[in-house]
Amino acid sequence: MDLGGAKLFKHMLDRNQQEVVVNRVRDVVAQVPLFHPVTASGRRMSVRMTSCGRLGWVSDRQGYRYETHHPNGTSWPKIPDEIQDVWKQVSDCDVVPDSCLLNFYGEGAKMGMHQDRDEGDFSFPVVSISLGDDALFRIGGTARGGKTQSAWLGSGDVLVLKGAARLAYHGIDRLRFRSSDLLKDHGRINLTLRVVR
DNA sequence: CAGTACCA
DNA sequence: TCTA
Repeated sequence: MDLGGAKLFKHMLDRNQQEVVVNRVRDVVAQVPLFHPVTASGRRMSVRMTSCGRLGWVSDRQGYRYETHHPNGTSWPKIPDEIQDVWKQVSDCDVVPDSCLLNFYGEGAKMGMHQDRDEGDFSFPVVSISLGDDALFRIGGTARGGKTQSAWLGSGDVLVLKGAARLAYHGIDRLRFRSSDLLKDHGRINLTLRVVR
């Protein structure tokens, strides 16, 4: 499925694969707890996040950037093999991802329209894995204010932002909370793999 | 502006 | 859905 240049692979992970990845995510979160990032303007984001890999994405009053450590000083755990396998399957490049951002969407959480532009080389794709509740994804062009397309992302779906879509504005408008029983307390996990350099 | 309140 |  093509979404303004973004490629959506529906049902790429089966239920068993999803459960394995969720268990790996639990291992990561046990080491580097989820936190509510704060934007540069001082607002708390509704999603909670943490990271694994060489670098993790961090936001606070200082701005957006990649860091080698969790805000609590712990270094990020390695990216689990089962997650890196998804990158290998869809990224179409031999480079290993530097970062896996782990976003958790609870009831009512959303993500405003934004570009992923904190990386040093936009020729590498961004690979996104959805787990748990369905989420309404929206993507536009490389400038704000243009036409957008929407699609529901379900558990096990994989989205690839590359080429013209690599710098496209995108976001999550809302969840269908409790639409999936993958996670005990519902909600959505989104994993995004990136080469940061 | 990885935000949200507010209005047409 | 758009504006600020």
